[in-house]
Amino acid sequence: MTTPPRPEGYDPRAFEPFAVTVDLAVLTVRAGRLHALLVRRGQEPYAGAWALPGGFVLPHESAGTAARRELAEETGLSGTTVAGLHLEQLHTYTEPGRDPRMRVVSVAYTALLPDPPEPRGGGDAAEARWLPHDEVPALAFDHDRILADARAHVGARLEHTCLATAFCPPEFTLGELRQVYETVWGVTLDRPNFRRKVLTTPGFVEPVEGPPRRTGARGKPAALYRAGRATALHPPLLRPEGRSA
Amino acid sequence: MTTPPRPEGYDPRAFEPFAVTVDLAVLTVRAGRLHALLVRRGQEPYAGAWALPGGFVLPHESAGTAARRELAEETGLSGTTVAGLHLEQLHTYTEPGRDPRMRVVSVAYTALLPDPPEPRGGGDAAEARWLPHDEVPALAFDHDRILADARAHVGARLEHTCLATAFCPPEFTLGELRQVYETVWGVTLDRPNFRRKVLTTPGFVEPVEGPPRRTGARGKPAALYRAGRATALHPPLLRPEGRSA
DNA sequence: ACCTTTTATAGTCATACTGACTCTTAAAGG
DNA sequence: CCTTTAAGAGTCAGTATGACTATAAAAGGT
Repeated sequence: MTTPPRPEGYDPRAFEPFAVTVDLAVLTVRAGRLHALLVRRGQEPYAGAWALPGGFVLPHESAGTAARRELAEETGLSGTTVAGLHLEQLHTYTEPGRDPRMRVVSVAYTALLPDPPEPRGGGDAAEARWLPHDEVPALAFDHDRILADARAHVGARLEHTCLATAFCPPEFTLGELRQVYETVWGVTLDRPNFRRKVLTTPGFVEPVEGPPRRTGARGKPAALYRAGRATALHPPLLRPEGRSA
Repeated sequence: MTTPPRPEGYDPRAFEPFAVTVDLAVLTVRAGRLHALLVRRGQEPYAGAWALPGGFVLPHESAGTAARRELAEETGLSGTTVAGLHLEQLHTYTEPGRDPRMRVVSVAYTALLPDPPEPRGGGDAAEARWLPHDEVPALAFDHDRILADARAHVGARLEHTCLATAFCPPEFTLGELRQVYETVWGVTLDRPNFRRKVLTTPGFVEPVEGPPRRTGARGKPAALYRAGRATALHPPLLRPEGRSA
């Protein structure tokens, strides 16, 4: 916060109160397609419409804490699982009128999950589901824009960070990792070149000892890797053709 | 905003109200040093301490609008000048207890100015000044952290965007542009290589016709350029040695 | 007028990184 | 045993960059 001292009076109660909420753009890669976690609203306004999960920030918690709490409630993931997830503050949406009922400021977060279970629907009565990103209908409030911003943000972050591993299970193949990039960016990458880039970046992934996973899939079985200690990519892994941020 | 429908009751007034403010990390390059715009607080808490300029978001305005309004008030720049400035939302700070008086959520912005006039002190009684970034004392609230985040953010943005021109006047030399990078990153760059990179990036800068500026400075007079139409840098201009975001 | 200092601008060269390829290996399925 | 599929190894050329050298054009002092 803060205000420069303001002779006319520093009295927050003189202002109409603001509500503060968090909205979550929770993304996952499932079957080679980008999916977003959405909930169906049960109340006006936008009753029956899909929306991003989210909720009020409680008086004693930070927005980040609220985001993790809401995420756990919506997905049914355990608290310890949610505690380890990568959550990133995206943007704060403050337009007056974005909620017809009152003045609401929303702090949006992105979260990335490896292919997760169907959400339990949370404690809320409303339906919660993963929807393929390109089949998402018009959402309530300004959530279309938030989801679009989240996708752009994640796409840009993939270029400069090791974030892609957050979409993968603890042990994964380079093919799975490559599919994360291909799915989020909507492109196809050259397999050998991708492999070379990932393996020559120190700390991006580290090999897992032991036999490859038996999948019953067609070709030569792929070696397993887990995420390394690096968080940034130098030099970056730029998308082809691509404009970035 | 939004909340999933919540049987226990959707009544924002049931919660303690939040105040919403904006804080501004306004940076400039002056005499080869990075400076930040700071104001001195006149009231408790932190009376007499330096803080970032900022203030309440009014009921009818967005946070971005509030940030521009506060910036105009603090710097004395004209409304049209401020309207053209590059303002970027940085992060939103929501920790309970960050303001001892009440629950305050603050949306922080970064703004970049070409070497500006001394601030007028604004409508507020408090003193306002540019302080060299490395001489900034401990600030009120969590403003130390905000300013540090702002500097890190701007440094990272310089690598991937044409943002550096926002620190320069409408017409500038490549030496001035290079000094922006050197100042923000705290490094020295090879002059010919910097020149090559900037000039071969389409749309970064465009030459200004006419004679060079007569400065009375020592060496060969430098050609003038203005900002081009590009906003992103491909490939990026990575800082030497450098870890980035 | 001359020489020195300073900064802009032009070029060179080796290396790193990337994109586009080809080729081999190891599995599954008929 | 042959085909299909995907992993993994390797080649080659073009681009971008870092390090460096050389020239040009100004100011200041002697």
